[in-house]
Amino acid sequence: MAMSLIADEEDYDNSDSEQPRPLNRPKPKMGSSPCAAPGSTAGGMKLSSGRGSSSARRRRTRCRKCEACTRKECGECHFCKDMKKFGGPGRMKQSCIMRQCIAPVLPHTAVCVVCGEAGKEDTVEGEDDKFSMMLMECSICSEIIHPACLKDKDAGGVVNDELPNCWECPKCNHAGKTGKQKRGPGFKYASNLPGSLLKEQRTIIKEEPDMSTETAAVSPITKRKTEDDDNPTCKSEDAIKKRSPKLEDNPLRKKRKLFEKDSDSNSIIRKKKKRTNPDDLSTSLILGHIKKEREDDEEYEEQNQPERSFVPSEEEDGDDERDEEEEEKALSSRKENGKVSHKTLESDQSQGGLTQAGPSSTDAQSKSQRKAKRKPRLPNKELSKELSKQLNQEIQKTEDRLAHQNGRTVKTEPSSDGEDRKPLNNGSSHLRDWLGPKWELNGSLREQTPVSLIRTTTPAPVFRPTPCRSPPKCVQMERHVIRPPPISPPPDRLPLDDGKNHVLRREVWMGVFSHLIHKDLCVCMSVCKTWNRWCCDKRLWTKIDLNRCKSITPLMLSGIIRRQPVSLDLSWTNISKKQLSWLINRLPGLRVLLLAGCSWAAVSALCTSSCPLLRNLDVQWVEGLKDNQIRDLLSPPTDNRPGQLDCRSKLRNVEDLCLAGLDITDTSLKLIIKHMPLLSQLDLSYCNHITDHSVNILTAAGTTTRDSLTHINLSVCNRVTDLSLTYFKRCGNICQIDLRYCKQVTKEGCEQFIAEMSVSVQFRLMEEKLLSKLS
DNA sequence: CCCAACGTCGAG
DNA sequence: CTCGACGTTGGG
Repeated sequence: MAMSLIADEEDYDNSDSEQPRPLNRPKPKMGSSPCAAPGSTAGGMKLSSGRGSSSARRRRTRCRKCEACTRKECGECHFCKDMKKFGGPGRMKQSCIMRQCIAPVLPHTAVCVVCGEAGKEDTVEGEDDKFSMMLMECSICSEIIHPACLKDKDAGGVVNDELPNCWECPKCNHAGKTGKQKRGPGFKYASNLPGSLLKEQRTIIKEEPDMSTETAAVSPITKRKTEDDDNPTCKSEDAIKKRSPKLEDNPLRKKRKLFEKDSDSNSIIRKKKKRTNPDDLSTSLILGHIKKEREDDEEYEEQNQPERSFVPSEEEDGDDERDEEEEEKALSSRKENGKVSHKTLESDQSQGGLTQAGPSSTDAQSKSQRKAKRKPRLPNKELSKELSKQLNQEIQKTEDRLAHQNGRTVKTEPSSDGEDRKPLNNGSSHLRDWLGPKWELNGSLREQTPVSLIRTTTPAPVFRPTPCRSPPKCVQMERHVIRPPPISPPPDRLPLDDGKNHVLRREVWMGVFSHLIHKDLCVCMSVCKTWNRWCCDKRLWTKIDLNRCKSITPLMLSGIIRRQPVSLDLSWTNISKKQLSWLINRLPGLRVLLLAGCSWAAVSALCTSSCPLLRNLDVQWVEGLKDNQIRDLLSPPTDNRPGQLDCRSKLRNVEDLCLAGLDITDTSLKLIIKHMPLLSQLDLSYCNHITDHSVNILTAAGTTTRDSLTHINLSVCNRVTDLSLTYFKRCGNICQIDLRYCKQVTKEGCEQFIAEMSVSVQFRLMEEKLLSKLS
């Protein structure tokens, strides 16, 4: 044991267990606990003889390189608001949620428990050599060691891709300790985040109790739950090894089995995980399911065939397509029904939440999926599972990539115990459903043009498809950092089976991918690891359309975050405020946000979230959105704390605003004029309270809108008359005035407008009462 | 030394 | 169970 380690032990002992901790606080909270401080496990170690071989855990620290680390503090999140620099009390001492490190690293002071030296991967060439010389921290015993310093080099370790320099060391692994006991160290991610979104896992645990026994397969939170449950009964050794139940939710998202051989300089070989106990069995079975992230890109068939032998069930490949169809049928019928039973919806979200919690849950996914296959089908659930599975594979692969970027140079065991049992395109069709072209709800109207609307006499009630109100109460947000999408992910060329690379370079492929619609991209993502990486490039996902997707699951949310779209359409969905808030806070580059037909409760998330780049906001037909709500939306931050001096509206950069179908009055328009100086396109169609006076206000001298407005839609505003046209003459940049179906606007009025404007600008009637400037 | 913030506890 | 609080670690 290294001296530093011993010193650590003493330190911890002193602080944690042997001496009363000096406390200012009324309650000696931490002093009473051996697990109080990070790293205090060494204290625990001394307390427990069973932990003799374990090391003090080193607190991890930011990598300082990832996208999150390089961000600035948002100044608006919970933790930022706590910071002294933002005028808060500074008690919480947490990192900005936008800056939660993606890949926290071992501190520079970390050294090998055997040789006492730091990581030396920089001193050697070659991936395997690098691996053997880098420090690896065991997620079970916390020992930090150079793999090269291991005595028994034949023993296998399981690399945890979730964190750099993290594995289950051969000792622990060999002893049959499973990752379920520990989460990876340093995985605090967002643990203090308020408003987590993922409550559903509990539901799923209850619904599918067997999942809680699939230790390696459950999501972090599921696992946490599992472990918590296990805690009282687990053996003392394990209990001691665990620093605390809360620490234990390691999403063992993926395991890579490693084996080192003295005789082989490329010492890591691929080997199946042995099944020594039921746990292992299930683990490996499940691992088999998720093992799509292979080091080598492989043919579609190759991925599927080996795993078939593992399919214990009556499931056959031939069924999959049929199943898929069934699901789609079910899906469409569900859509037609326009509602989903609450229970089903919840289970949908449970599933989503479960999987969203982390790639490891893919295992659970697969399992539950398998299980579900044997049961009468629950289409919605199935759908969600498929979605989850698919997405998690993507996520997993993304994480792989990140792991590699972090210098992990470990070979992957290719799906040791067989691979995913389902054909790869199974499930992608569902992704298609939500990531692809919008779900159409019985051909319902999304059109904003009055042409489709005009046929109804009472547009609003008729047009508003009934989005699922009251989203499941248990919607809980993920507590994990959702990793950003890869940018130009390696490799540069597609590796082929023969060890060579495909002749085409990544950018060529990207050019091809860029022509695919999202559903096809999803299919591509299931082809091989490399394609998966490439296809997750956010350049391919600038626009994500979930219009009319009835149930927004946490899984979808994480999928969105990973793709960092510039444009997001959540119209007519049942997204909740919490979900939307969570999303917005994680999409700093969002420019287009469509929330038509959502509830005001959800849209109100915009009041507290920051989206400084937002250019295009669509809140048409949002129920309950009236003047007061517009005020809330546009009001600048109310606090005057340091760092919050910006008194401008959060929506100050909006250029295109759609307020169709809202009961807003001139009060709202005044606010808009005041707070949206860049507004150029304004849609007020179907706003029955809009009058000539409103137009007068919009075009009055001294208003910004007078000059900024280029497009105005007042169609089906029955209180607007020809008088408005005279007001529009003041607008220097107006290009289009839509007065279609305004009963009080006359053709003559329009013609007069054209005539009078012709001195400076040529307008023409594109349609009756639709005035457009000739370019 | 200071600041940032990890990882944990425990009140509610 | 959630989330505020905070001792202590890690970087500079």
